[in-house]
Amino acid sequence: MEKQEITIYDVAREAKVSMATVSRVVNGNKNVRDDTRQKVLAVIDRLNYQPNAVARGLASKRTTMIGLVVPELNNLYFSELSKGIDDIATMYKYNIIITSVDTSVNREEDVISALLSKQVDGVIYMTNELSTIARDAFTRTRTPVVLAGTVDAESKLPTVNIDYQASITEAVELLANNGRKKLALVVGKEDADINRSYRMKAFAEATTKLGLTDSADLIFPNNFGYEDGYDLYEKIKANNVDGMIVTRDVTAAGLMNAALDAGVDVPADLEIISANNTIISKIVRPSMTAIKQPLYDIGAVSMRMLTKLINNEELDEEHVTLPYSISKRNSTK
Amino acid sequence: MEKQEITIYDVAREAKVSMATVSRVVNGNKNVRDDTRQKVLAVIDRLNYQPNAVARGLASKRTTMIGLVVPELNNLYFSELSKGIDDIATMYKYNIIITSVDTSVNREEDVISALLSKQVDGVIYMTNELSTIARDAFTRTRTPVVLAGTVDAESKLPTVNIDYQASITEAVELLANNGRKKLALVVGKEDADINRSYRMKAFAEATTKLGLTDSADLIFPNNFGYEDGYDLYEKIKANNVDGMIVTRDVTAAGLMNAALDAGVDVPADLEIISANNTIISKIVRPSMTAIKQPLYDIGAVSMRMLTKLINNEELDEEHVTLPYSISKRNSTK
DNA sequence: ATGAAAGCGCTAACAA
DNA sequence: TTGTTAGCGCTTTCAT
Repeated sequence: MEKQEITIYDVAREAKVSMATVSRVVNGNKNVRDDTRQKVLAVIDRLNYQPNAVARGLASKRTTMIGLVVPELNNLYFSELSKGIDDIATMYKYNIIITSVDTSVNREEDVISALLSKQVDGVIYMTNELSTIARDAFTRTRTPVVLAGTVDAESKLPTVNIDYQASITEAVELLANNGRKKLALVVGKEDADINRSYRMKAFAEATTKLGLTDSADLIFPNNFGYEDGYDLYEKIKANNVDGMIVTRDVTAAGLMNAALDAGVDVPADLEIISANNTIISKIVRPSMTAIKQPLYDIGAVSMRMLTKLINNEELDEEHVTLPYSISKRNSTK
Repeated sequence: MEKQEITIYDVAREAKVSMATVSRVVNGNKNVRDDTRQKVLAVIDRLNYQPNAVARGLASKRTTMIGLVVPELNNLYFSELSKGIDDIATMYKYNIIITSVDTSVNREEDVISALLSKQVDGVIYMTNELSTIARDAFTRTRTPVVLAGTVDAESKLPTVNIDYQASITEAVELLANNGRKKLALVVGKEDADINRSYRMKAFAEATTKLGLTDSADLIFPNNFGYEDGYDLYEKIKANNVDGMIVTRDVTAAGLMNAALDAGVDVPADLEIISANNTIISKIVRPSMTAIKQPLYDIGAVSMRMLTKLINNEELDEEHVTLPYSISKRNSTK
């Protein structure tokens, strides 16, 4: 099963130089006479030589690979984040090993240690509030880690986020200003919803502060997909809710469609705000008001931070908070 | 920057055995006495030893990593495929290096050679009709390659697909049976739309065969996102189209919303079929009739095939064609 | 069943 | 500027 035919040794022989010189040429080292460089380059080209990144990784202790941990693959929220990471990673010539922790097949612990054993140069973790397992693993390793869209009060890891609490507070205020009296917060599963507890806390506080005391407890957890949202509407209706904030866009779409199917007028009788502004918010009718997170930027900034950490450069800020906004569309007045 | 503290050598010393024995234990080799195994395992546990996958890869020529090439990251179509791949890969303990070729930043050639230089054990390619560059690279390498959702008439690479031509033909017939007279096909960019030319061919043939000769040329290319679809509606209207097939779901949603905003009755005046049945087809109102591809299965089967190729096992079929269906919803009669 | 030793293909001192 | 020579941490014959 030899995959590697041509090695640095072959090139050296053919070009009548040492391996070291070939290595220098390949790595762009300046200390090579120009005609030597040309000669080596010609041989490399002729033999179609490709350096073996594994051998290189072993010798140099740098793999030019970074690990990316996401909760789900088929979710536009993480896709958008990933795209930001990918673009910057490409710019810096890093490859991305992506691992999801959404299947019961893989335990988070195994996933992380597999990543670390592969000697990735860094890890970007964007799987919700940091689990104990992950926190322990990241504390133990010397591999740099950045948390993207993931708050963790207990660890010192660098983070890139928006102000989740403020965004929920603002959404609550928006609904209250529109005269809504009975609000609800619909969130996802504990292990698959970014910063769920921060949002829940903000919701309870903001509603209480605004005197909507019977809203403070109206938090519906464990809603995942479109169907979950659709089915949940029964309960929303039973509670006479007239305004809600839904963390996941597909769930929000399910709730809205259920309401529409039940003959409810959105936004006249029920206002909805999604906490994730993916394309879905724009596509649905009525289009949905949503908290617009700079997902791409969160990814890009995280990756940029990681490159600095990898190169032992100083970080301007350990914890970056990016601005969010609320895109007002037609599911609110 | 030492990342690896504990090596196999440390374990060997502490357990008073040779490296070879530790290696055997780690790799589950049978030729180890049971008490030796226990002893080694205890030390491994105590020292928290993690084998260095890079060193292992260099020595064994297997990296337990596979490469995945996709055109875009933030597209539910590929997300769903990726999920199928990921689940099977996890099962077989492979990690996935994912690379997109959607940015102008990265040339396909570089992306592929970066992947191969990383000594991945195999590659799954799902970027549309195989480019010349990719075909050449894959012909040259010994690394196994599987094409997922990608037809290529010229190469001998294993593939997993649905019958794209038949699916379009069936969609055309559905619209024709509903009495539609002027059909259109809306496709994406050449390099970002799976098997575009097969679909175009099938569309032209099917419409001609059904006597809808002025539909045969009504193919609108280069439509990418939601806005593209929305803006394209002008032309659709100008051509008096009364039924259309749109390869990308977001584009279909854009077209439909534009039609609705223009006061058109969907499906009474205009019927729409999406060629990608992602969650978006279900969410939009009216919900959209869509060609339902077994995306998850295409991914899973591809990955399973790849594991066989990696292990030099016989393939049952070189070219797998999975069944599709048309999910009838409310954008057709 | 266990150990010794030779690589895997490359980088990085250190010499020259 | 170039070459020599140790490794990097592991797997894998080949002995024993």
